[in-house]
Amino acid sequence: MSLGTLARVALGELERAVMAQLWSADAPLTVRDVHDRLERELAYTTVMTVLGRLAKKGLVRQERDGKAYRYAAAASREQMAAEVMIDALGDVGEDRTAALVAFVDRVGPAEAEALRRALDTPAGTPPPTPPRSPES
Amino acid sequence: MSLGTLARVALGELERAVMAQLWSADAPLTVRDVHDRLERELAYTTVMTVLGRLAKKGLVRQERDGKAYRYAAAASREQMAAEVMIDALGDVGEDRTAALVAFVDRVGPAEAEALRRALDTPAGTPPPTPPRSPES
DNA sequence: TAGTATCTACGACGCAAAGTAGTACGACAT
DNA sequence: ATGTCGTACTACTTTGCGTCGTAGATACTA
Repeated sequence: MSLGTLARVALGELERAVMAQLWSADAPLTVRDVHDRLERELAYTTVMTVLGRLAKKGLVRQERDGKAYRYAAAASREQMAAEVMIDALGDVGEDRTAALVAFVDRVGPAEAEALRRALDTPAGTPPPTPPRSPES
Repeated sequence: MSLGTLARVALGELERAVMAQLWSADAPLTVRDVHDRLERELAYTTVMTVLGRLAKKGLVRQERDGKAYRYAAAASREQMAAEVMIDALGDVGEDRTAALVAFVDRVGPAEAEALRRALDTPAGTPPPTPPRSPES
């Protein structure tokens, strides 16, 4: 079913640009914030529409702040990527092994190492990367 | 960039159903074959159109067989899944590690085992799964 | 108080992809 | 000649996304 999910998750150009802004920000942004940070010359309402659509898709959380809204990505970029990967894997019927072999085959050495480490790390261990505030 | 690629690769409902037929067949199929195997009541030409579009996208190979064409998936389901996974991983900027950790965290125990084995298997080793004809 | 600046809520338009199918036309067998 | 079968082309419809405009509520300000 994952490709179907993928289709639903597949974002357009602008939608991805907006997500990128939300991800690179360290706090929820207003429509204006996003609008100002985007390079392109867009109408304010365009950004608003996109943010609204992303919220409807559940990719973005909308929280009231006075008269305006603030928007934040619902999941980290890494989490979303992982989800897409899981979905793709789920698409393969029984033989996930073959898919994983093909995957590992194509992954670079650095990623292979990261994978090894991840596999040897008991689940729930906080990543030793930059200090993150507790994820959702 | 992968989400963009995904968007391009993201298939529609019918397109996926057709791919599923091609994958589950052990030999290239004609339009009529695919048409007959699909549950839904579709016009013959509908299936032909879809197959043509898939061929144009490079997901399906078209080979002449007398006056008709035979169609086969360009890549195995597993290869396509792996590609999608790689793409998703590529979308994450620097910190692929975090994505991989999240991925491994969500993957089941059987898949984790398969991953471990895949990582310990020198690249290029033929999968010990069902005997496959040499892939493209 | 009148005016201006902000926001959100909706509706709209154009374009491209995907679902669906009809028509035209060549090759073949009856 | 007349169906049958297959391809090539064209076309209509729905849906998603990029892009805005307008309307209406609020709030700040001269």
